[in-house]
Amino acid sequence: MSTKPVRVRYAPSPTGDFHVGGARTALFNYLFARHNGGKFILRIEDTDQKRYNPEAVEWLLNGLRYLGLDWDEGPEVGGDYGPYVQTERLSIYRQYYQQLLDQGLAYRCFATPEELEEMRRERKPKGLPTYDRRYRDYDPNQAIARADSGESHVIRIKLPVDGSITVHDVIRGDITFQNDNLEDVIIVKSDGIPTYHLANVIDDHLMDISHVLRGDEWVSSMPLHIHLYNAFGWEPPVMAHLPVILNPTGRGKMSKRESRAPDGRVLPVFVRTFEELGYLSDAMVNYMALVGWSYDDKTEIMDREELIDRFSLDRVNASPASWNYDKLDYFNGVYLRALTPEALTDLVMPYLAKAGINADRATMVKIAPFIQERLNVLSDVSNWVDFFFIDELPPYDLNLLVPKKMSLADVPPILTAARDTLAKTEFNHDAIDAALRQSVKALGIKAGQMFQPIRIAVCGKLVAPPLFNTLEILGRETVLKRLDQAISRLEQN
RNA sequence: GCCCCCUUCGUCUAGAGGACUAGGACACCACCCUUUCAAGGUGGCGACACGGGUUCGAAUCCCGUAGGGGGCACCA
Repeated sequence: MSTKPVRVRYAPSPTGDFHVGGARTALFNYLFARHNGGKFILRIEDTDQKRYNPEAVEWLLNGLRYLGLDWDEGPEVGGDYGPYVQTERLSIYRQYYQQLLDQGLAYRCFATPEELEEMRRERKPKGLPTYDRRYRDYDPNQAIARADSGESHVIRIKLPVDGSITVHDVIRGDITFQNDNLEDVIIVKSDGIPTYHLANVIDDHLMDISHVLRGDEWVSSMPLHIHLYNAFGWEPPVMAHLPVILNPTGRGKMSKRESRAPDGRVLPVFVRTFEELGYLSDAMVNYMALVGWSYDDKTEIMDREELIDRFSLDRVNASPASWNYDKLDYFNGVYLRALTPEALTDLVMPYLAKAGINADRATMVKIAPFIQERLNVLSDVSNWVDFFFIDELPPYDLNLLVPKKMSLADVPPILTAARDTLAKTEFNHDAIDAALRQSVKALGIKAGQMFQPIRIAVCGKLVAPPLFNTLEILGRETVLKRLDQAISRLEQN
């Protein structure tokens, strides 16, 4: 176990959108760093220039900021170990692979893509690694001559061909691999740019990375990486491979693309989609921390400080965990309900604007307490409050006005009675409550049989915030107008 | 096909040989509260993959089987 100061890194490749799986890896690195008073470093692994996507860096940085995972070193903040973008470190890599070449620990390979394809066809069905090591013992001088003449080639690592290697993972323990199953992988591509394997080993060493916390998809390259550390004579960092995130069904790795559930709702997988839908940063962080990690047998709701305080690698699970959208919604609801009406209003205003609703902030603050316990995601807000901010209700189905066990003809007298009552009563929650109940009594009907038609007439929908508060906030004028409209629509029907 | 990893309620998990009649959370169901929907409260349904060992004793340790996942690129 390393006793060096804790320095961990999140090192994504900017090729696509910032996926929640990557975010979880970043979060664990962040929590581990903060828990141990260490540094959280961000490094951009852009050695794949073919798949490079400049937008991806923006998505990544914005995503990390949204989640509040501030990095101590990396793009935009700098640091003593820079540069933090791999394509800016090409000259550094060169001296290291040259060293390997000089020591005979790596070699040039001139096999063409066609040759490789043929090897693959031949060897793969036999369960053998693709490359047959045909240039492993090629004469170095001849290789240099061919390289100097400009012939395209790659550089491969020369790995042991027999024996075995045992590597250690903090989460999984010792893992043994037979060396003859390993391949002399490419460490420098024909364009002169190192592959991930080489660059990540050199950078982790040079950046004094103490612990590598990365996705589970890397366990099979662990022996390769350890061999590389050994070739350089470096001490490898402590390794920990985090469990993959599975689909909600528990079957298969979590989707790389967003889709829709059978009920039509979007199933986000990118961080910015979660943000757009209105998941709170704290809720996301809290929920994600629990995908693959747990604190004890009952504590689940934890704020950032608590998470940092309690996080430890020995409570990270080795088995894959599936993503549960329902549980995330529940967490978001918990954090939403903890907000003050003012804070909720601030969060919700942009969503209303985006939905084309011209909401007045003061009114929204009044409404906030009543939608707070009904909201799961911020983007839902317009469905709950739109009728407060529009002049004319969109047409609704008149049948909605009809309460249980009644018919259309029963409705006008009820609404008229409600209208007359509301025209006289003082316009606040308690007075409305008392007056309406008295009117209900006078008509000899059930409370719901009057409240339901009022709700539809005033809100235009079946499900809405509590009625008396709604009426109070809406104000007498609007309420009476909408009741009158309902009544006249019924009469024209 | 080959290599590696994993296996407790539908899902996330607690459990590190006796404290297990296996605990919590989400979801689901019922009831309470209630003007709708929620929120909240109470209760319920629901799991140690299977087969062998080891042991006085196994969810916990070992082996095998099955299932799941990851990897086998001039991608990371």
